[in-house]
Amino acid sequence: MATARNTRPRPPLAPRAREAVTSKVDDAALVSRRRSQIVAVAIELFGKRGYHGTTVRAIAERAGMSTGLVYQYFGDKEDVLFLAIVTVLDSYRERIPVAAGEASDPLARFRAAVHAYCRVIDANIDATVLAYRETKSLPKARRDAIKAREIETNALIEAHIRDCVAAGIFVPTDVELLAYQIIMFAHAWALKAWHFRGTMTVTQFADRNLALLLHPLLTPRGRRREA
Amino acid sequence: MATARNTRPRPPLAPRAREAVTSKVDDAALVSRRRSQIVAVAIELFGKRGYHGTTVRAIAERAGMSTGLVYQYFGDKEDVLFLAIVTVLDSYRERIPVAAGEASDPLARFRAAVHAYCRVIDANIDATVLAYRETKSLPKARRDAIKAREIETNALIEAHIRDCVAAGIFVPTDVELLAYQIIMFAHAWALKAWHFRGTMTVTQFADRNLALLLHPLLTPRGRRREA
Amino acid sequence: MATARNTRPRPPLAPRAREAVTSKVDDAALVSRRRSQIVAVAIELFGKRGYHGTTVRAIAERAGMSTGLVYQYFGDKEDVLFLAIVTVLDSYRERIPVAAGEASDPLARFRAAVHAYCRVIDANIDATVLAYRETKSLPKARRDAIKAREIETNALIEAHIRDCVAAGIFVPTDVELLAYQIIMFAHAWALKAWHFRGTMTVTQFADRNLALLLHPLLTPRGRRREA
Amino acid sequence: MATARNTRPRPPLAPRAREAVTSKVDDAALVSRRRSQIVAVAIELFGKRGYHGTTVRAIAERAGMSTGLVYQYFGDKEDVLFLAIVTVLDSYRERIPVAAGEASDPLARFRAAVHAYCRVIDANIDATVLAYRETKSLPKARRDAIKAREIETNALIEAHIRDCVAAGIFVPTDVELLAYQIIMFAHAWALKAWHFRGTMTVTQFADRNLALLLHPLLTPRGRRREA
DNA sequence: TATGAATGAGTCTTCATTCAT
DNA sequence: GATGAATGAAGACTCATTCAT
Repeated sequence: MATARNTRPRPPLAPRAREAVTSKVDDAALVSRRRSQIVAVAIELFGKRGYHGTTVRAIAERAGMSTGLVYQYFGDKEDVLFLAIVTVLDSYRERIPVAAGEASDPLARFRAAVHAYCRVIDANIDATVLAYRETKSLPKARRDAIKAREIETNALIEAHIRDCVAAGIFVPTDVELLAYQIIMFAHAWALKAWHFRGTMTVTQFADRNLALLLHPLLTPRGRRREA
Repeated sequence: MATARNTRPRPPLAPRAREAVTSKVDDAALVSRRRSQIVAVAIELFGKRGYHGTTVRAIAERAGMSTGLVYQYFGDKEDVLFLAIVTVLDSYRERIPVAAGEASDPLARFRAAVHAYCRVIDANIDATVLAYRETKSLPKARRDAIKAREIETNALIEAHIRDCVAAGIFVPTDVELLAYQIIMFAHAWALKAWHFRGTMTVTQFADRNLALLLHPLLTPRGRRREA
Repeated sequence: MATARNTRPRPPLAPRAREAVTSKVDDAALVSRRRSQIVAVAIELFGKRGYHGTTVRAIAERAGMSTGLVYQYFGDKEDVLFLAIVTVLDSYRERIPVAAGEASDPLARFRAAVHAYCRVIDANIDATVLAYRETKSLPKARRDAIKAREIETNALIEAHIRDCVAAGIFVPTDVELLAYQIIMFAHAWALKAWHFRGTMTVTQFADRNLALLLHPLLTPRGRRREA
Repeated sequence: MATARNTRPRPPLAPRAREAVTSKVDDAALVSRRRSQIVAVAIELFGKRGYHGTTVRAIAERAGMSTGLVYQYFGDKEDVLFLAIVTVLDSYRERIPVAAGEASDPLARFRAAVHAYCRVIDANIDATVLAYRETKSLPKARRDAIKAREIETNALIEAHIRDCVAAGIFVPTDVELLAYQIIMFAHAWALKAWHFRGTMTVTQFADRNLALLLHPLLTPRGRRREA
């Protein structure tokens, strides 16, 4: 079973997905540069005003190019959305291992990974919300490609949990759901930013949420009643 | 402090918000009937195709009326979205107390409330996703009205947690965040339906998630390391 | 030749025109009452917001009746416009002879008629502008009916001028154009209200304009040059 | 005081107003060309069918372009109306000095100016009526911009009158009102075209109207009665 | 007679996309 | 490769008019 220890950074983007977006330009380096330029702006604008609230014209203008040029590198507006979401998700997946790698024991690595995840989300709140808002605007094939990326990221968290279980730090547990609980509270930092921002920092947020999961909630009496 | 025990059903909707949507028709009963008709269709179509992917004409057609009639009962398309989201959120808030009211002790009521919440969401997956997707399409004042409703629903869960603490069933805990963890995993059932549906039932989902929160995760050795 | 002295009040409205507007109601008295009600409101609203800027709904509301009722007394919205304009023009034609009738000599009667005309216009500025703005919205037959009324009013002024000429007070002159000059400056009081209102009263306006027409403009030297 | 002699052609249009209409296209020459194209059609159609009776589609079609293109050069339909009216008024203001400039003495220049004004109006009857009909459809700020243009044109006529007074050709008189009488009879040629066209030419019309103003109307006896 | 809810044709306007330069 | 003017399909919204009650 692949553990977090074995999880090393992968090529930035699974080729299948990138290739699904076609370009009229051949020069690969140029394609890459232009797309990055466009996608960066798109993430910002889609995040702020939504997919439908953002015009291709606005993206091109902000990127300092003509509208027509966008269509040299993307088949249509939806392609831009797809690559924008994929780029966001990939940036998450890439930064978690880096942060976790620095710690020494499984629990510390687990905590580092969760904190890293929360911090990436904090730095990209609009982008995170974007993925939630607009993924459904995409056709099934592309939604699936996005789900695949989500699963990859989840697997990183799951691996850390398994490592902790294997190390005897966690009792055997519902790994998949626990990973989802962690991911969901991390996302909550973005989805409910209006509620949390201002009341605490991301670090505090991550700590308090982890505390809830790691420490027993039931009193001895409560445990009896459970049974 | 208002506890769950004191929480009784409230008038279905704070008047301020509903009244913010103006109608050209006077007959209150008719307004109510027509709006329900329209909102029901809107929730379905917005949920399925998104706000921008749904035309007013499509709503009217599916509701068996003319386009013009929609505008007799709503100022504009955005009004329909607002009432649709509000209606969804209100249906959540209303059903929780009913389900919880039937149980006898605080822990059972807490569990009942969480299960009820998950079940409402399960019955309205598209609608739940809708609230996440499209709230940002609304102007600030209306987003605030929606947040206010979310907070009211959260308060119901929080009250049950507090009752459990007061009854000595839960150790004193981070009530607000715990409530959010519960709400987020419940929402995850809708937001990540593609992942969970088919692998288990809502009831199992609720139980397994509750188990993660209620039972100790750390082993004695893990607890030592935490300190 | 018909002189102003012979000009007596006529039936309020030439029958041909009124009858052109059909009603679904038989009771003549009721038809008359309802139409007056509606036309009064229409003159006000059309005058203020223009024909296209005024909805039938707005007219009905202001008149304290249902939209449907308007259509019991008028074939369509254009009928209302037609009767509104006709009513305005008729009110002009009716009031001039009354005012002029009180004076004793031709010049005084002429002056009284012009002043009366200016005063009626002053009291109905919006309505006067309305006739200018919206007559062209009507089909030719109705425009002709309106022109006929205008000509009737012009004839009143012309008759007074002819009386003055006949009495040796005016030199033989271009009666028709003089009448038009008078009518146009009177209309200017309404058409250019933004310019004149506030700088003088209607009475002063009429007097100063009449002075321009009655007193020689050219100096003896100017007269030589003219020749 | 600026006299007619000093009145030289000005830049075709006060920049403030033209610039108030925004374009999505940058190329100034193209903007100017397209706008002229559109405005020319608009003056024709608005003049014939009225503002509300003319669709943007109809304008675009007649101008040989797509509907969307109109919106590249105008913010909305009202912008087109505004520029149409302004264009008409400016064409008046521009042609008067040219015509007047050719004559040698003040009285001849005055006559030439009035004749020129009448001729411009004759050549643009629909457009002249348009300004009367639709100015009220514009918001106050724009109505004010239009009034300012009217005043500028009036000033041209007034200057000629003052020159005649200064030259001892006219007795000191009510310059402002006299200018308005001239302008109003000139406009009458358009507003009452149904009445005048066919009975005389514009030149005759101008001459006969001027005669009324320049020659004494009252007989000696009439003058005594006036006193 | 009177009501006013319902209709739906018609308009303005936006914007993704293309293509001549 | 890059530009941005031009296209035109599509959608929100209005409002004169009808008709069942």
